[in-house]
Amino acid sequence: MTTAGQSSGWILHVDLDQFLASVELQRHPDLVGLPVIVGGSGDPTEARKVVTCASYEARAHGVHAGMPLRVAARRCPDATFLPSDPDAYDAASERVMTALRDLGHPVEVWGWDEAYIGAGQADPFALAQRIQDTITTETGLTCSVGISDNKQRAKVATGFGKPGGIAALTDENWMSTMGDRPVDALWGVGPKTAKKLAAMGITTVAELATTDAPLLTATFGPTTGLWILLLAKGGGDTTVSAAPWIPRSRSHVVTFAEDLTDPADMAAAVTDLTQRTLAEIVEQQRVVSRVAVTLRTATFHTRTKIRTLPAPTVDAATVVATALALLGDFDLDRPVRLLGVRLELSMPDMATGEATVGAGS
DNA sequence: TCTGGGGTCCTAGGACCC
DNA sequence: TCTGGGGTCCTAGGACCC
Repeated sequence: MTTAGQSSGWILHVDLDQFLASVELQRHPDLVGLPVIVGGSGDPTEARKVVTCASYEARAHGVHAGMPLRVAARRCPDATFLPSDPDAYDAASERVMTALRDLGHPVEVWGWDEAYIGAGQADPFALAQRIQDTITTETGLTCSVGISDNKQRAKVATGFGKPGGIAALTDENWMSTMGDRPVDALWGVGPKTAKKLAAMGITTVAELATTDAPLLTATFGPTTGLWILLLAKGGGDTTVSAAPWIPRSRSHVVTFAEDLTDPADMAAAVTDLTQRTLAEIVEQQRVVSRVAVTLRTATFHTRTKIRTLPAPTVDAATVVATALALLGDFDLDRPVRLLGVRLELSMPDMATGEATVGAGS
């Protein structure tokens, strides 16, 4: 059950509109109202780079996040392409979250551009309006707000408010609004689950909501089966925790502009990825417990190998050697498109606040 | 003009121990 | 010589999200 967090009353989901593009427009006011595409180094001819965020004007041309920059340039040749600037987005996000916290309600940050607010018994529409006013006043950005009594339903509600609006989904209007929609309109049901459900004859939210639980648990397992049934009924996670998130892992991947064929180049890349990632987690005073290496071939065959360290450590020689050993477990005789390193972190001991570093003494 | 990067959580199955 | 289960740890892979 929940220990930190509030579990009754209204939950508001706040989603910044076209966040990265909006931050860029603040620095380039001459581009307001024009198609803007953020991604890669800002060069639309760059191979193997994709759109991170497109302004609404660019979206009107069919451009969306995840699309290769070269495709975006073809669909929207008049767009302005800008390089991604994570530091600027971090700073803007921090200003937004600070403004939200100043409203006096618990704020659970959910990535750069989203947050949940535990509203308790406060008037949710008045609070939503106040959130929008505050964010605009304090940061110049706009947001949409979804209102419900759990996170998943509030998140779905936000979709009905975009851009810049407020929408609510409750027991009163849930099934009339969502019942006829496809199951993947639920936050947490993706294409794979939708396909499995379709094979069972279940395509809409209403159909899923009236499916017998044993049928779902038999196919999806006890946890997932009951979870998607709950989602279809409009349920979800009812807690909002203001406690800082403790990351479980940190990773970096690199897609090479041209495939690697020389194992020495692969080893160099893995070494670099590992050292960079380790430096970041050491800076955050965290400790590595497991090391994972991911390899994607030119044919997009993707596999991960993972190893638990004998004891949690921040020793670079140990971590790099482990990553290289994992790389060596792959057949390296095919061209490699992507390499990645993920470091899984020891969770701090809540009782002492200290990281677990194995058998001490 | 083939298909980015950074995350979290769940499940299955084998090894091993009691 | 054959036979039990329970519990935990580990790796691999799947699915989903922004």
